[in-house]
Amino acid sequence: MVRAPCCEKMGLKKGPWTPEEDHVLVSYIQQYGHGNWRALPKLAGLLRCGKSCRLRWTNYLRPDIKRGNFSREEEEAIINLHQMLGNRWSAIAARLPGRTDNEIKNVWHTHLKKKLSIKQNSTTPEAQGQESEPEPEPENTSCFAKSESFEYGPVSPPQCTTSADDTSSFTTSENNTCSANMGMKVDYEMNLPQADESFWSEVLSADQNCSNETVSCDFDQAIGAAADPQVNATVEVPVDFGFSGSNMYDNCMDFWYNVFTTAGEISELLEI
DNA sequence: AATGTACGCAACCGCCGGCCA
DNA sequence: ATGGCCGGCGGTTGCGTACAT
Repeated sequence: MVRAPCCEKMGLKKGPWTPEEDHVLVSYIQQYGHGNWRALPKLAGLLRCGKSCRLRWTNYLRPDIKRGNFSREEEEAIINLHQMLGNRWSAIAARLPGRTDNEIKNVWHTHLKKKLSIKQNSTTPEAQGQESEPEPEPENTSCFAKSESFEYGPVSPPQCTTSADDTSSFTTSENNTCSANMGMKVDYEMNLPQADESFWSEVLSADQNCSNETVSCDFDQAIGAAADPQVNATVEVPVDFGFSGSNMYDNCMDFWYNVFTTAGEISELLEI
């Protein structure tokens, strides 16, 4: 079965899309939807092949696409998911709301692959005696150290929810005070040992900036839910935990990944 | 300032599998 | 059962821009 290339037809435009073309495509899809991609360009009056239209829509024009740089948490998610899923970009994208497989693929090839190899080299016994790590070590590596890059912004809406296949959520209370959460990142990168119930209190007791009474985590519930994707997991992030402001979402994501990845449960969460 | 090089990203290409006549 | 259409996917390309020399 031989198929003609989709854009072989003369007269069909290739290359970058113009704002006018974008407008035509968006207007048409908003009005009529995209029932048949092959028929769409003709009906919409575009000199493009259906495939090109579909790509432009799914990778760029779709309204639910999240633009802008990938957050640290998203990058970590990609790295974790790639370890488990390999180059199944669409499967990875399905777990990162608002991100396209193409975008994730690009980020992987341009940033993360490099980043990961540097990291791995730096952790090998041969490399440990060398100064191969380009990224400077954070000055304060305490578990909840404050970072200058974090702003003490206004309090975000009290509900901060994130999900992976809708299996987990985080709730923060109102009137949080914000302290940066760089420590959790540092912890994660330092390959924490398997976490148990005493993990977070141990973390906290090592940090003078926090007191044990300000942080708690329903760890049993988190692990249990991670093992069973059908069960909603709620991890309580207490008032004084230090999440608020413009970074609340990121901080909650940080929290989420530390809970699950350090527990070694993410693969179960993803049903792999 | 000019040139060369590296990088990032949007878009293309070809293959594959599902669906349907 | 077969062949064609279609959408989805992953790999790759090529252009524009930033950075280095």
